[in-house]
Amino acid sequence: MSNAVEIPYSTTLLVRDTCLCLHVQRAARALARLFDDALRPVGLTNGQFSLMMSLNRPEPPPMGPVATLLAMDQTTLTAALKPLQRRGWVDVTQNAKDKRRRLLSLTPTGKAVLAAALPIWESTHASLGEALPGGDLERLRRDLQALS
Amino acid sequence: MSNAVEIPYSTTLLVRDTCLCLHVQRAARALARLFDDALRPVGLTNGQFSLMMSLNRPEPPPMGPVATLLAMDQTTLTAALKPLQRRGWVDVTQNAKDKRRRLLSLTPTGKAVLAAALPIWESTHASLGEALPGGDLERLRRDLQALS
DNA sequence: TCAATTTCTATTGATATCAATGTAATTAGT
DNA sequence: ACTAATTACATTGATATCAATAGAAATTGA
Repeated sequence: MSNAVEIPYSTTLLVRDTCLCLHVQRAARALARLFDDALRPVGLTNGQFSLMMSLNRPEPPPMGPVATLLAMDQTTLTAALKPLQRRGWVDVTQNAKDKRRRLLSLTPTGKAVLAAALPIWESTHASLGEALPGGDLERLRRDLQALS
Repeated sequence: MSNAVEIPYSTTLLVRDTCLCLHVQRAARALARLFDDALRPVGLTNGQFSLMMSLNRPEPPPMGPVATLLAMDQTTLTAALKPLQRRGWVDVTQNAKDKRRRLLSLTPTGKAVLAAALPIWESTHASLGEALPGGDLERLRRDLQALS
């Protein structure tokens, strides 16, 4: 005859206030919406912008390192590439030296889209600086990097 | 006869290093995996844990405020509740006073699951403190809150 | 060389996320 | 009371996310 297992409301409030995972997820959703809204005119989401920007390199990278850079699962990257390929913004080709590898590159159209998105990113990102006091931005980035 | 639109590689590196949206998404994915792994034995994801914890209140809340608290779209909350209802961990009932509203509450089983998850959350969250120096945690939370 | 292992990516299934849209219930204005 | 506007939520369609699994290619060990 045990009572039902109950967590006190005070514990709930403590978890809500302190849980870093929750705070990061919340911020992630809020920032995603902010950048998604801003980038919508050029047809990109925040994730697609970050992905395409990471492909703007002298040498087309394979998938593994890109997934690591974005801290995402490799299967997520595979899926994320699909709509970009379909629109002709990203090319996925096989590496002749190692046929397991796919080389990811921006098409000319993709580069143009990315170039159109850049000023939007700049202004949106600048507006964030106003939400946070001065040097806090750099500090916040370091803290976040320590977590991923 | 214009050249193809190109963004210099140096700009790419700058965006990668400074984009707060990217850094937050990266940290969000990394923390999600960390908590998902830890909570897997009790059958919860980090998001489900946060959602259920937010429902542990004296009075069952309607959906709107919960969505706001979690900084998620209301349609996302509707979808997130589905698997929890199916497992019998969350009850969704109609408010008699205002039939538009749904009242969200944990079932006894749901409360037991949440209670089982709590020590896992505590130890996982404590391990985060080691990744970040002491007061940095509190500071980081404040910075994240300013963004959402 | 050949088998075992490792590396790199794709597929499947489940959940997460949001925009656009629709619907029912309530409230406000008259 | 009746219409118009608002509020609260659900549905649909597209993309995002990851675990589990599978497959193909390269590497290693004998």
